[in-house]
Amino acid sequence: MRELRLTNTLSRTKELFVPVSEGRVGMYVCGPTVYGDAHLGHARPGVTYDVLFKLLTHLGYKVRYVRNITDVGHLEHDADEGEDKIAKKARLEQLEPMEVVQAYTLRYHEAMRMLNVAPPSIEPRASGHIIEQIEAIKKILDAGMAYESNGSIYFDVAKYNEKYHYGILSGRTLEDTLEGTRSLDGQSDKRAPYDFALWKKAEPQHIMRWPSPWGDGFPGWHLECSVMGEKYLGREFDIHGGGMDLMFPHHECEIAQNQASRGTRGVRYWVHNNMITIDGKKMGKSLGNFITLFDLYRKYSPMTIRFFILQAHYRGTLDFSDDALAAARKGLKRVLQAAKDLYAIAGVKAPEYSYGALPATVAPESCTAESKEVRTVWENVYDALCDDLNTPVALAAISEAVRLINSYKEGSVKLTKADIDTLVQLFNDVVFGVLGLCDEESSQGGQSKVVEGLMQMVLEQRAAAKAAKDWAVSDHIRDSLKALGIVVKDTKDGAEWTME
RNA sequence: GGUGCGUUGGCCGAGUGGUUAGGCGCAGGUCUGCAAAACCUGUUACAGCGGUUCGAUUCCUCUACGCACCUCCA
Repeated sequence: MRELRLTNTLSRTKELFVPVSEGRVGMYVCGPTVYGDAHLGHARPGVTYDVLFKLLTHLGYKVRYVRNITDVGHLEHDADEGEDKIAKKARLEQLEPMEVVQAYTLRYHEAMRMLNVAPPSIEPRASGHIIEQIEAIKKILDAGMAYESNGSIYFDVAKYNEKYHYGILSGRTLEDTLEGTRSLDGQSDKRAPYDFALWKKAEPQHIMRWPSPWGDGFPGWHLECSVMGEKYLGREFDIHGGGMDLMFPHHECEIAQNQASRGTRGVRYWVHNNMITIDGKKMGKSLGNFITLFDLYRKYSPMTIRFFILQAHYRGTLDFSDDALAAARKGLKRVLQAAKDLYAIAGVKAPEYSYGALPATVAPESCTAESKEVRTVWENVYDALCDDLNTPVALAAISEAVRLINSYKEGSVKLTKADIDTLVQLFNDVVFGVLGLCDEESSQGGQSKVVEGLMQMVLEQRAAAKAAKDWAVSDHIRDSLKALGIVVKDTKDGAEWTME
């Protein structure tokens, strides 16, 4: 099996990936809080961890990928004082909170499906794990690292920090976390500002409530991920992913909860994707500068957005702009056209697009191509992907493959059957598999028979006009089709057409 | 104020102590009735000042600017 390196936020270095149990990977990723439509920012972790999931699978690991849905406990403004995001949306729309949850969960699934993000192996909901969360709180209380205050339970960070390091992930000390924090307003039930809620007492008007040993209430936001991670992946699992903005306090709290409740940090490799920015500023709910995926899909296809995300490394910020998206659209088109040509040259069928499909489970150990250039491309692609998921470098190598295919097509490069076979495999396994690109046009069930027949007829007429050197007619046909969004290209083997 | 990150050519965006990232755009060429596509060529950059080095965009100091987290945010 190929070696994979991942940047572990804990060490801030690239580490060789070694799973807890050989051949298997447990991966947990923080999913969305479903109180609104997913925006472009949500596409980043969606695509990033989809690629990681698919790469691990392709390398031969059996992967269990857990991505949660947060449907309770995520409060506004302040982790422990604001209104529950779901409850607020429900109040505003006069809906039962679970109606909000259901509606936006389905819409999230649709937004991800369009990006060809495969569904996770398990998608647990916070509200479905109240019992487990209560049990975890009991353990933390037993360990003496939490306290009850006015019907709520808080994590005792200072107590925890005596024995462990609170701030190990985000690289700060307990003192650091005090800097710049708001002063206690005296109303808080917390002993210290950095303490966080494990369980919150529900006020009488609060709809989302569950019974507990401490009275009716609801779980704190950070707890769900600790609990569901353990339930489905075990006391200690391999990879935990999420956005960099979740590093502190969310993931820091998770580590503390894990340590206090089960005696281990719980996670070996912490992986964090960076943010998408607009004009250099983070796209997010608070700034209100986000654009929802469904809105974006009206202008740019989901695959364009996927390609755009893949063109940057996941650890860096990625700036959104019309120019950048337009460039991604053209770059993607070039790759997909080459893919079509490649499959035609090889005389094999292009892989059928199917949502949730994973790449071949075992990556080829060595390259069987004969051409040095093809071998280099092949090596570069796998080296890049296994070097901390370097998709931009992998795409650069793919771009070289595209050049080879095009050059072969026009006869300026020679490739053997072994070379072609290697390229086909590379496109199957990596371009369409791991990177998860797909040809949206041809995946829409292809063109109808009627359109195919009509186009054939029209192009025959045009060919006849061309043969008679009647350029007026042939250009008129081409221009008319162009106006309809159909682009005709003359090649030495006759005319080709594509729908824009 | 604390912590951390960044500053690359017209745009997006990789990477490296000395050799082409890649995409998009632009210019020229080949091909073509024309166009499109494709191919070839060109467009050669690494914020500033010092330092280390035979040599730094790449390591170190400082400066400027920007960003993120420290409230919820993927």
